[in-house]
Amino acid sequence: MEARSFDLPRYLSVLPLFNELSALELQRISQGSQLRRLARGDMVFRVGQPCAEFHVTVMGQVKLFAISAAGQEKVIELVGPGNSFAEALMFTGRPYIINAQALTDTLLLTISKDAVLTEIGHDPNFALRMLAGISRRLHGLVHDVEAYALHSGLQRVIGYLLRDLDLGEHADEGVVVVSLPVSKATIASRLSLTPEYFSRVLHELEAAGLIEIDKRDIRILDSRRLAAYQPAN
Amino acid sequence: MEARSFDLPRYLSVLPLFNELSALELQRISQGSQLRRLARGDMVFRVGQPCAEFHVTVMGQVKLFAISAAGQEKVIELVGPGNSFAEALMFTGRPYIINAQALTDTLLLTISKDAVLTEIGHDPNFALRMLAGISRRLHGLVHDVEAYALHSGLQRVIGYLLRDLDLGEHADEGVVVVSLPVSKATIASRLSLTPEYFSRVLHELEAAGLIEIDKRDIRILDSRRLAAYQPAN
DNA sequence: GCCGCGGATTGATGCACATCAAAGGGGCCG
DNA sequence: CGGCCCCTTTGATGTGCATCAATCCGCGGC
Repeated sequence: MEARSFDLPRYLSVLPLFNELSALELQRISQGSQLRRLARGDMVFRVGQPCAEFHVTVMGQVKLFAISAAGQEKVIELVGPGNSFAEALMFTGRPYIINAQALTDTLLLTISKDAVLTEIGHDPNFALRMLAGISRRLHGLVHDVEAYALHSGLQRVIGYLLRDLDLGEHADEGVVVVSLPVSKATIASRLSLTPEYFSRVLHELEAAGLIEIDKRDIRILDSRRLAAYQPAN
Repeated sequence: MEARSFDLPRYLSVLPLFNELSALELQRISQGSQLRRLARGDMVFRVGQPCAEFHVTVMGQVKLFAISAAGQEKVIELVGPGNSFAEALMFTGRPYIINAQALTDTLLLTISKDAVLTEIGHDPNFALRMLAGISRRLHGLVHDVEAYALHSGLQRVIGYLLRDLDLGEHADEGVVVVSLPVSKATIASRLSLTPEYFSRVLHELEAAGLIEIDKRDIRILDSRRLAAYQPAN
């Protein structure tokens, strides 16, 4: 498991962003990439640092967060395996505006801005995939802003639990288990709640017979009823 | 002032996004563009409609907003002259996720997705400018999320009033006037406040001798002191 | 001049959530 | 097996902001 022995082009080719590139192109991108091992708690970057690359989480969890003048922290995004972050920073030419920190031991792929710019120059389709990726992120943020402004804390928790269930016509797959990827306090911050209130909401849902809480595993007993839930009084 | 007589290429060339294109390229883009006149209250697009273009406000004001199940409205962005919107939608291939409505009589430039895709295929630098534009928007949203989560309503109002003042070393330009581009209720929604509370905050700042309110003109008497303001108790 | 109307203000009250404080696990190390 | 630490839970209390309800103001129409 030596970092230097990793096959970078192979790693890259698995990512949606790069999966249509030729071997030669992957080779070129690899030149500008590096694999980094981070221990839990290590910072990936901090507000104000110059930005000349973007990152992909290969293994582990990374949190993107802001800190207020008073020292309070707000988690903006959690990034798990296979997902990239900080692409948008590259294209504005400005320093990082948020912080990124590894929440667990993490394997990170860091790809230089130069390699990306070169590839955009060679391949318009690559530029389009880059645009699509950043656009999706922007939509996610718009969705978050909507949720913060228009949904109650309880609704945001329910939305989080159901986020990747489709709730299609026949979503009666019985019980589904959602595993929280990080601590409850971190999820709470992601949802703009305090840990205390997040806990209370979760236990209210459990008391209502909608979920069961087992450490970081949340068993969703009836997703349909959960989606429609509103407190008794 | 007939719409059909407008010189589209000239209009386009004024925009940062297009200002380095050749006459031929401007001509091409113009083919896929149209100028639209909207009366106050007209919808530009609605949630769920397919998206095959993006838009530039030439004159007037457009609001981008979401609506909750309960009918409550949240203004996500206000778009004034010279600014574009909905570029990101184009690249995801999904329907509109928010609504856009003209707040005043508005002149709108609508540019087709096809024209943009063609131009990206021809000119990597155009793709880069597109990326930079979307990235800036994304940063704006990150900034908003930070503000909603970490700043009080009063701080958000102050932040809004000071948003385009630089507050550099010598920002003592005496009095500065900020003109609200739209109604106070709309600004309030943009800041995630009720009109009532927005009004109270504004009048608290006036009582503290920091600003003067004259209809939609807010005279900032001392920007430095305003930036540092916190309520007495 | 007066009416009507949309936007703004002002006051009284209520609630969703934060804050403060303390206690309860569970896992790991010695 | 015992102690410590981190995460979580639970309870009591506080508050920033929303809500509800008038009233007010400026402006255009007739």
